This record gives sequence, C-alpha cells and structure tokens, in this order.
Amino acid sequence: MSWQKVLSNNGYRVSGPRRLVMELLAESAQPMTPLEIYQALSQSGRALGMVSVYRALELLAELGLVCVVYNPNGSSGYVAGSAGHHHHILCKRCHRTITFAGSEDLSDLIQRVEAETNFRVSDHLLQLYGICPECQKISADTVEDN
Amino acid sequence: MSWQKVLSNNGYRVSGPRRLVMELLAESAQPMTPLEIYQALSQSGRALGMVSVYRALELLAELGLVCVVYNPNGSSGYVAGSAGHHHHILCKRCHRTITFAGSEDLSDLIQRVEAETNFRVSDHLLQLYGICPECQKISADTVEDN
DNA sequence: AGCCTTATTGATAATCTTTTTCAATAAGGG
DNA sequence: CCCTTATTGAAAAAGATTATCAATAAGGCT
Repeated sequence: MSWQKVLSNNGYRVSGPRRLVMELLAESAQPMTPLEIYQALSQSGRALGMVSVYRALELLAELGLVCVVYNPNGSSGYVAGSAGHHHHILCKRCHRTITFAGSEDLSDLIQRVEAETNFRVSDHLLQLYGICPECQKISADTVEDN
Repeated sequence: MSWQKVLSNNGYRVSGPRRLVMELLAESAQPMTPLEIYQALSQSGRALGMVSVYRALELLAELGLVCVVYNPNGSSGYVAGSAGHHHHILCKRCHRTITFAGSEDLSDLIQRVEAETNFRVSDHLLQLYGICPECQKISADTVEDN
C-alpha cells in the first residue's frame, strides 16, 4: 500500500510538506535528522517550515512510514520505512542504511531470556552495524581501517 | 573491576559528582534521563550542577560504566552498565530494566544478513521490550492489558 | 597529616533543539 | 468550483545541551 493511501485511510491529507519529507527520505541512502531534512529541502528550492518537518516526521513515524535509526555514537535519524517486520543495518563509515527482513531468528534468544528473567517479551529493537560493500572496497584500496 | 578502578586506570579522578551519578544509577531500577538524575540528587540533598551530570554521564558512558537504553516511545535514558557483552530488557509498564548476557544467539542471523547484503557486520544494538514479572501479576489482578 | 598541582566543578551565558500558538493557506469532499 | 476544516508557517516560548572560566577538591608527594 502506498504511503499516500496510508495517510488517506487514516484520515490524514497528502499535503505538500508530507510529500516532500517522504520523497526525500525515500531517495536518501542515509538516515537524516530533522535539521538535515529541512536544509536539504530548502537548498533545493522546495522550502517548507522547520515545524512542518517535525510534524511530518512525527505523523509518518506514528503510521510506520518512516523509522528512527540510532547511530553507534548516540545520534539518530529517520529513514523511509518499508512495510512489515524489518530491521536496519547501518554502515559505520558512510552511514548508508538498508533494511533486512525480520524473521524468527530471535525466537530462541527471546525464549532463553524469558526463561532467565521471567519477563514476557513482546517487542524488540535490533540494528546491525558494519561496513557496506562500497566502503569495504575503499578499505581494500587505501590501507586505513576502522 | 570496580568503576572507581576503571576511572583511575584511565587517568580520571573519582570525584563527588561522578560517584553520585554512578551510585544513583546503580540503585535505580529504571533508566534515568540527565534531568531526572539531577532532580533526584538535588531532592535528596546531594546537590550538584546540571552540567556535572552531563559531563559525568558522557565520561561514564565512554568508559562503558553506564549504558544508554531506548524506550519504545523514542525517549532514552541511562542505566548502570555491567561489564562484558550484554543487552537490556525493559518493562513497557514500569520501565524496570535489567540486563541479560549477550551470546552467540545472533550469529546465525548475522551470517544470513551478511550473505544477503554483503555488509560486514561488526556490532549490534539489541533491546527487548516486554512486561516484567511484577507487572504481570498486577495485570492478572486488574483486567487492563497492554 | 598537610601541601601542591591540576583535573574537575558549578554558575552564567550562549547555543541548539523542539514545542506552542494562532492567523493564513490549501487539501479534498460535495 | 466552492466550502469546510486539516494543515501550514512565522514567531515566540520552552527545553535541552554545550561553552566559558574562576573557584574547588582529588590525589600524588613528602
């Protein structure tokens, strides 16, 4: 289902600012902060208010159309979200972020933890960090490592 | 190794504010924000500057003595960190947070994702969310669910 | 135990981020 | 094409974080 449809079906309008934010994130390989989004759109002439960026992100996140990802250093940003259960993997070098499908791979771990802690687990946050294929090539050329 | 030792060994002093923050987090069952830490210490008479809370947290986090945990709603807080590879599980009802040991449980998943994406995975962020034993009891009594 | 060096603190101010307010605008149904 | 009302944007308020620098205190040394 298109993001426009998701908005409509939930009683929200497909407005200019929401479209701009959504399309920008869909094109971006890296997570973006509200400020980065605002600046990128301003510079490309498609101006909109900073406040609208915040409001658009808040709504889109609530509807699951964008996701928050956390950098290893503590900062965070938004990426366009695909439907269904999924997680993100993030390049520590260039910050390129892509999605991978969630699966039952965690169920063993979750069962173990439930048994150990007596918590009942309903949800989780999982992100992987590493080096993307492109940056691996660069590493192979130059000697620098990280 | 004690947190005092970790500070000393890295050339830092075991100062009052660092002690206060460290001990407060060690006693707290829930993650705390800088402001909450500041207020809790102020109210119990052990006053210190807000700035010192930030600086203490920054240093303690850098040394791995405290960890950041993310709430499902996007807010985040600090908890005292145990040594070694571990993760956190967090009660959605009362925010009680405890640690569970990291293990090789993710290696299958990581291998699968590396194969799918060609990323080289070096690190990860994993947190579980659920209901703690105490809050499960309360749920059993009252009818409300979440 | 007391001194000395210097890392650390805390108050203030500056900066940056996010939220509130409310009149003006525009989305989309009729 | 109009009308209703959700949404926007500018400005201001509120909140969070960081920089500055003189005063303080930690811990090595004697």
